[in-house]
Amino acid sequence: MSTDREEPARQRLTRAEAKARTRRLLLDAAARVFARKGFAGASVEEIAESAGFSIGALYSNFGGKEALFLELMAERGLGRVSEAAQTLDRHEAGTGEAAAELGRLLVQVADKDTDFAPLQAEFWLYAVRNPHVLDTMAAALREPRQALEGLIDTWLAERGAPADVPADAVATVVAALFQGLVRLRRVDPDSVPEELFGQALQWLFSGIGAPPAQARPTDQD
Amino acid sequence: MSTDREEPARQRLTRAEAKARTRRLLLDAAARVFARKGFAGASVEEIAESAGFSIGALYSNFGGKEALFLELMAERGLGRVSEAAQTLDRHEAGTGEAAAELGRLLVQVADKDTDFAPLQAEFWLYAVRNPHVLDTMAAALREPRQALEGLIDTWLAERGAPADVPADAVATVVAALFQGLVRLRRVDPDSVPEELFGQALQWLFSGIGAPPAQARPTDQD
DNA sequence: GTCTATAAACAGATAGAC
DNA sequence: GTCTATCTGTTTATAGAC
Repeated sequence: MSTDREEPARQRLTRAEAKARTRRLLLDAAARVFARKGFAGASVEEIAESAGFSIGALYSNFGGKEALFLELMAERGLGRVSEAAQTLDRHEAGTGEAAAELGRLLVQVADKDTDFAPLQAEFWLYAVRNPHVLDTMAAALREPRQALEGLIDTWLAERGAPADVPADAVATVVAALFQGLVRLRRVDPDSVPEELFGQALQWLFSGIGAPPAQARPTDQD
Repeated sequence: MSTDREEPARQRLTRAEAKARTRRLLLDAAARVFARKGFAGASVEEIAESAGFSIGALYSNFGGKEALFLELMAERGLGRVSEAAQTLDRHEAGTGEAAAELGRLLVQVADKDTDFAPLQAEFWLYAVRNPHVLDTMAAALREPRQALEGLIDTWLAERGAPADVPADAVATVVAALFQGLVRLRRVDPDSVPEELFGQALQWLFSGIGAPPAQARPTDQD
């Protein structure tokens, strides 16, 4: 009998697993190609070939180019904010160690994983151009940012910052700064040295802890 | 003789001026369409029609789609950094007024001129994907950033910051922060209130002026 | 200088073989 | 489940009329 209808796993790979593997390879290839050519500039043929499959396989696993892109976006659209949060969590605030670690994260995202930032930019552009997706992205972004916010809360308390400092605002500033630095570093590495992110955070948190250096204790109202 | 070969300006519009006008209209239309559809997603037909011309007019004025895009990039790729610098220049540092003005700039760029940020993102993506253009962009970016740097220098001196604070690093941080906030605001306006940019700058400059709130006077070495 | 018509290449998506 | 072949619409770019 050449039919092997109950073999638990001949070498590896059940039918469902094979399909899952194909999907995974296609998604990874899509991430590469979308990052390098952009959403509109990428062709399904190039994606399929880059994954080692044909166009047909792509269409049998995804609704089409747009569906593939959206699934990718849902999978890794969070922008690696959680990673940054973990990094921050692992070290004491304002330590040289934390700054060094932050610098490594910047280098990793800006220099090593060269597809990351362009892909995120594509996600952002797609969202901005498709209001429905924009809402989804806003919602998805809130979750990791709140994690960051929690960390910053602790951090601020440690530093004895005034209780009325809004941690969510600080979290937003930190996230925006990181994204901005990554992009600038891609264009002009010399202008964004490794230590700049950590340095900037030290400035920021010092400034939050202490009122303006030049007179004026309260600025509210 | 029906030839009017020396008429200074019949109503308006010499030949050269008419062509210049066409170029201008095409460039403006291109900015709109590239911002809304992306470089690859935009078609020369849509650009031409959006400007009120035909495809032929476009090709008679520009080498093609890419040449048009590059000319646009050279024209307005500086990213409005100079505007920010002027805004900062017009007011005292750390004033409520300056903060308010900065907020207005953020709103203007993020909410009002809705094509601006996406177009800049397209420029950045194109540069990242075309190394030759990337160098050009890095060079173009250095100029306005140095203007910002000069301002910050003065600002720091006013606040009595330590002389060893590198103004170019601060300028980079300010630029990165602004870009990051604009992009975040497009996705989730509630997370980036109008005052946040000014607020963040106040924190930042306070922190630069004063050493870390929690012990440790020098962190160097 | 701008327009209309068209050429030539290429895209996304589908149908049927295996 | 994946591949090959193909259909259909669209794209950039050009040639020639006006």
